[in-house]
Amino acid sequence: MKLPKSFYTRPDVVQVAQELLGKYLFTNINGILTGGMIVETEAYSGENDQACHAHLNRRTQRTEIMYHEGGVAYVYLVYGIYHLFNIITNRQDSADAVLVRAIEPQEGIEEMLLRRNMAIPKPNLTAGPGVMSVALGINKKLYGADLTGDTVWLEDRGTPIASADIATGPRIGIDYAGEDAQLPWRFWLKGNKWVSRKR
DNA sequence: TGGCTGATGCGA
DNA sequence: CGCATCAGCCAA
Repeated sequence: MKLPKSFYTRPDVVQVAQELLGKYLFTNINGILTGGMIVETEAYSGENDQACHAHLNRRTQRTEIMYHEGGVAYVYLVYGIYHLFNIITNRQDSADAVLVRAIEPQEGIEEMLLRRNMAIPKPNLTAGPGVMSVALGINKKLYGADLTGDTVWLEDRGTPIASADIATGPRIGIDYAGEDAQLPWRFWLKGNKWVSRKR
């Protein structure tokens, strides 16, 4: 079942980030279906989060979509190379987002291997936000895409995730965020080999 | 096995 | 100028 808009418009981005574990992320790029189960996420909490692009209500052409009502995609380029895929949550004018960092491949594995220039599936096929986007064909064309649409969307396939299966830790690559760098807002499935880092 | 570094676009 | 990254290199 495709996740409805009401899943994304809820106010607690940390809770949504945890609940996204075990959900499925799919893209249909030029008729080619790829996707898999989300195994790693990070929560970014709007204007009050020093790690968030919308910290202090920063509003630019890039961050504008973060202020949209939940249920759309925020895609941006980092290090001049990788497109990172984020899910916008909460109500309009709140700039909360969840970064999806890794999936366990499920659909279209052959196509993902082609896009990644790999011969056989290994965990680094989709472990890490940059390479995951390569595998799924995600780029800035998906900036602002409706997550209840037919190009990029999420599904609940009934995979049960107990809170005991979820590990937490500080978010990766945000040392500049002061005390917020220590917030335990990275979530991953314990023991899952498709997660980007053990700790 | 682990640390360093180059590649590279763009927001501030 | 430095970044919500990754892979390839080299030393051990």
